[in-house]
Amino acid sequence: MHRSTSARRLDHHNGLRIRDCVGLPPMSAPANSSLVDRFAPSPTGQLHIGGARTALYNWLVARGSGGKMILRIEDTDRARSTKENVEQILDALEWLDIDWDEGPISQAAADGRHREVLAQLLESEHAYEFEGSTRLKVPDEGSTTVHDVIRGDVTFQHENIDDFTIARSDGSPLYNLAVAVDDLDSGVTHVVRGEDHLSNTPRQVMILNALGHEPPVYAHLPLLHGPDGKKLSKRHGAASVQELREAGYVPEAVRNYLALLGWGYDDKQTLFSTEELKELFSLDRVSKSSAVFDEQKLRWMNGTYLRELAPADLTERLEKFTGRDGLADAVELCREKIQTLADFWPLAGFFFDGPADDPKAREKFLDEEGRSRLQAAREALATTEPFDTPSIEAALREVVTRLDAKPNKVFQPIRVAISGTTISPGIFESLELLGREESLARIDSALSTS
RNA sequence: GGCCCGAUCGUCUAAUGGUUAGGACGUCGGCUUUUCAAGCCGAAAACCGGGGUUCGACUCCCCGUCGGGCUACCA
Repeated sequence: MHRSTSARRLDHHNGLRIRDCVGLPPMSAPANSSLVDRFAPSPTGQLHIGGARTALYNWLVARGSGGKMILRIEDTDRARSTKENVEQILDALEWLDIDWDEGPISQAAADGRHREVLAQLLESEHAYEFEGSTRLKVPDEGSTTVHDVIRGDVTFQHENIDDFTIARSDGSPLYNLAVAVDDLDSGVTHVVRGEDHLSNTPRQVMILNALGHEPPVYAHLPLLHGPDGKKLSKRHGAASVQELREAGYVPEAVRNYLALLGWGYDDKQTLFSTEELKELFSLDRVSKSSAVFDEQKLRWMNGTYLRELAPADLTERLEKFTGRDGLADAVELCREKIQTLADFWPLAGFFFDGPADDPKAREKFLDEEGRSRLQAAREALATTEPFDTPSIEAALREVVTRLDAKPNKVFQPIRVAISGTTISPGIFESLELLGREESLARIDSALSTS
């Protein structure tokens, strides 16, 4: 029902010159149109950053190989699987511009099929009933090996695995059974998921074997941690895709950053367009060890993407983010200064909402001395013609020379008068954008109230 | 506790037996400069420890240490 459409809208804005440093021909993944992978989140709320990375890796593997990706919602736990929670996942994927070829499939909807397989397992005596529940028989001896493209072969001795429960006493199928059956029925060839699932994998392999099928290829991704080394969670700041969006990050930067959290290409490239990622990403280069989510680096990366956006595109995103319009001119003045969309308004809000209220700034720069310079600047600005950046700069620099002052002794009082704070875009450009009338009004106001 | 995975600068990573152990973020210093950024230049910063194997180990093996995951009739 909810079929994702072509997800490339944002890519043609991506004019990053990030290919410059690539010297070697890409080792693109071999075309493998028969590859099928899947992203199978359980709907527990907002999409976690770790989940987003898993989705991204699956997507890159599928898109880079000509294969397909299935989106399956693991909703057999009805209590958690609310419609809202499912929407959260879809919403996050859409924002990230990650699409899929099949689904979203409801795991719960396959309940009948799961029960059918359950009966089959009972019939073939691979499973048996125990206190009402159903368990899979695990041999006392021997072992099951999971073939993992990231970790190599991982072998589990059967003596360490008890006969495990595959269905509740009410007959409802449990996770390991449902997953194994769904992957099998969907023709999944590659299971790419978090390392926290590794211990479950031999169980799923045993179910598949009991059904007479070969298991898919596995790839267990290293987990994501917070700066304190603990599993990433809310208390580390932004932990979900939605929070990243609200913090002002753009999807192409998030994709680039997430791709690098647990994967590296070579010793020189850090910035990858999504097209490059599709082409270059490969599971065998995924790191084995857990990675720490570092928002500082994301901020830097986001800033580089923001500066590469076409002005009109940046403006559009900022207008959507702030809910305001008519931002184009202010965006032009701020584009070099912001790292996230959220950085914009604190820097440019004064153009639209009047000066901010920063008593300390006024105290420091609008003292008696500051006001006398401001008065001199005011007089120069009153007759500057035309009232544009070059003329304003010439006029104010003349004031600086005449007063024999340091430039910022003249400029800072003006800045505080018009913006209310000590930080703003270029002062000449800001005055021009504000216009003579508004500029003089704010300066007069500062002169009279200080 | 048991089973399993992992270990290179603070962080993300490169290196697949022979490198002055490379890059990026961050940090520090400088340049630029009207504030803040951005940009440019430069610096400091790592192979967890111990045994092997080898002419030679970050790379291979073993042990230890540390970190992490799993250990439900959750997913």
